Amino acid sequence: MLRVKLRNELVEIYERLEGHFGDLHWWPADDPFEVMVGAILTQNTAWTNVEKAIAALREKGLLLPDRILRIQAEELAELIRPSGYYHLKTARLKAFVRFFAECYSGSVEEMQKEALPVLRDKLLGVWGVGRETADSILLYACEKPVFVIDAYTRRILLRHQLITEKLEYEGIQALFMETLPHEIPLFKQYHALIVNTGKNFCRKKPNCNNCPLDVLRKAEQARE
DNA sequence: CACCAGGCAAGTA
DNA sequence: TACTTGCATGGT
Repeated sequence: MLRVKLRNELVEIYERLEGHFGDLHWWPADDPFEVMVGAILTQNTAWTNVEKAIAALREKGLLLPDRILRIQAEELAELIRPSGYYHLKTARLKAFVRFFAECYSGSVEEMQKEALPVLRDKLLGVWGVGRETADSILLYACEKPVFVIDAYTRRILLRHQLITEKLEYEGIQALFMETLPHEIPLFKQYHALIVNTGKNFCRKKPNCNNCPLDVLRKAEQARE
């Protein structure tokens, strides 16, 4: 049972960010496979670093399942080095693509035929794929209605005291999914808005009263 | 120089 | 279950 106030807050946050930033057209990638690769490479890493790695892979024509499977680990590691944790991510990329090739013949269309809960469980079963990575792949590569939670989502809700420290991934996800209509473009855009502005929210718990949402609210009031 | 970034899995108690 | 730690580059 969700408090009405909390639901209103979540909608209000969306409208405020949406009104200011407009449509962000996310995820930044040319095709679904690139989304999957990016989802793994961006784990705890700044996207600017991931871009360098993706560019290096694209340069060599490696943004294809077969190419990732066949390339030597050492060579792949060198190419994705800018994205950090590069030995670890080399193993994770290969593990994921092996799964993608074996279960779905490297076809996103095949993957999409799977029911959402089943596919989510299978993704979580792949070594190196956790909840955020799985949900990012589900939403942005497979067009499934799942809300993606990340560090910024948590930070924003904590900052505005809409959740407490102990509420974690599935709990936070449920807040959004029980509040919002399950529309894929909405889920994509809301998460995009959060990531777009998330780093500007202070990480201190006390009210700074100067975070992006506060600034936007003040601007709205001044306009009246 | 310290701190941070679109996590995750393995180890410990 | 609840915490801690390793993994690493590039930007501020």
